[in-house]
Amino acid sequence: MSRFCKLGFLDVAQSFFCTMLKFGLPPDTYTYNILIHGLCVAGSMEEAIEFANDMEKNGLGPDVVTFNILAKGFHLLGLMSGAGNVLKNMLLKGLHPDQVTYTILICGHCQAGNIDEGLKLREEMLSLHLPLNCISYTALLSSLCKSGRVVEALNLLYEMEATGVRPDVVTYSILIHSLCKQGEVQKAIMVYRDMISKRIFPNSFTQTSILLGMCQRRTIKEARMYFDALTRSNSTDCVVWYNIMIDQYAKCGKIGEAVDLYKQIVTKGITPSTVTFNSLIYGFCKQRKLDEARWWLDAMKLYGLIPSAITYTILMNAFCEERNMKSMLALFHEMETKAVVPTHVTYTVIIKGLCRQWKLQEAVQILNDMYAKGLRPDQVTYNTIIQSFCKARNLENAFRLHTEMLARDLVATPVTYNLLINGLCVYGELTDADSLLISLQDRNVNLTKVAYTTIIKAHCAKGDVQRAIFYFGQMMEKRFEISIRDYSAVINRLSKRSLLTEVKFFFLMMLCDGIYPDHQICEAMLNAFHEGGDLQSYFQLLGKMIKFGLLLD
DNA sequence: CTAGGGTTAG
Repeated sequence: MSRFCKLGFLDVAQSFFCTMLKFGLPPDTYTYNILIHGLCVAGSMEEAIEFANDMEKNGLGPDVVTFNILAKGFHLLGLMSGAGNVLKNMLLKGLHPDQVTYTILICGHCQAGNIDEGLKLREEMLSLHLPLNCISYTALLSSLCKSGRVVEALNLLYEMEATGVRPDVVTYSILIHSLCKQGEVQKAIMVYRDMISKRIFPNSFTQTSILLGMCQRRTIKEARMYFDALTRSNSTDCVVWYNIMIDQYAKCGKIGEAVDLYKQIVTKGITPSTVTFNSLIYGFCKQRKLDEARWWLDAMKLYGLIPSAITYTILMNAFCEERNMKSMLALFHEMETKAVVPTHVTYTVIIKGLCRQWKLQEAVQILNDMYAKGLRPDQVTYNTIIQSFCKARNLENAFRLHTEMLARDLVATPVTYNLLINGLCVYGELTDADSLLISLQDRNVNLTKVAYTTIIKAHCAKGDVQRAIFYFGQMMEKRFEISIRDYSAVINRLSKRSLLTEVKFFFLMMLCDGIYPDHQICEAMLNAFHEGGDLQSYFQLLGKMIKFGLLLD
């Protein structure tokens, strides 16, 4: 019966079960649990609960495992309130939830994005003297990592060590992976060494994380060396390693290398996956070889692989970039006929295409359709339309969309604010841009350097140098890395307006900052000094240029 | 029979 359940033949399992009853063979709790598990996995919660109730009629109480199975069933359906009720029912029946029960609940809440609820359950376990085991810890740690809270994840690792819970290869692999993803390859290597010193040996998951880390921080050549070592020493090659390498080559434009690796996959008899093809298709799109990209989409079908929503979206985006709406929409319709369900990214690409044609109302219509289809637009979706409304000088609608995204519980990104500030600077009132930036600062909203450079440029162009200097100071205070491009943007604009004192001020600041001028920035200043009749400064600068070796022509 | 992990798109 267990086998029937696993194979998905639930009806067979059920009739088998009824036959047992008929022949007076009372099923035991174990048998019930197998059937209930099968039903839960298939999403038939109502039937599963019916069988659980039925157990009592046969004089069998559901046990902790039964309840755990039910809790997991609710969790799989995303019904965490149902899972919480299971816990309450257990307590009513006088059963004690165990580590598995709590781990299921922790996973459920964390995957629903409610990590703090998961952490609360950890507290609850500790207060019940139910110690967390390696799996419960790892579940929490994994969710913390996924949402970027790696420091807290590391603290959990220390807590495990302090309480004598031995982390295993899964725990370490997750940590190494997310440290690499954050670019902290050095720390990842430390954790890796720690793992080895405890005689826990890396498996293919750990090695995948290391390979990703090499791609992140090292050169592609070093990553390739590690990859070659991996594939040399492992008899069973992991297709994910090839996928990562192919993706790296595709992203940096080395599509020839990517195809070579694909050929290696085939000659070694490894089965490529959808991801393999997606990355290859991305690589051809990036080289603007859309015919070839399309050819690979058809080629994957020969392996019995069905192009996914991601496959189609990659190609659709490429057509969108080429401003070929017709081919983009043709692909979208092909998805429909092949019953490939578009994601929110697919619709975002369509919205981008519509925006490029200035069909902004249609873009907003698609946005609304997404909600009707049960898809959640994200920040990129909104940013795309907001940018176009700004460009169309329709700031009212741009801000309306910003309000809408907040009302939909989306946290606006720094990009959102850069777009709005730029919109106000270029197409609206500069004073409104000032108030927006100030109010964002007051509310401690996360901003990037671009917000500052945008408003600084605007004030320079309008000649309000005092304000430009004020924001420049703030930008430095916030410890943003200021580049020569940022100085150039200011100095060029001030030069154009012949604000010579201010030009000299920023130039001196730049030199103090340890940034060397380039030829272009000096030319702009020379022109300004010349036209403004400030010959002293003109010759002083010429002298500096000779010193810096910028007067070679 | 119940709990945790990797790669791709805007």
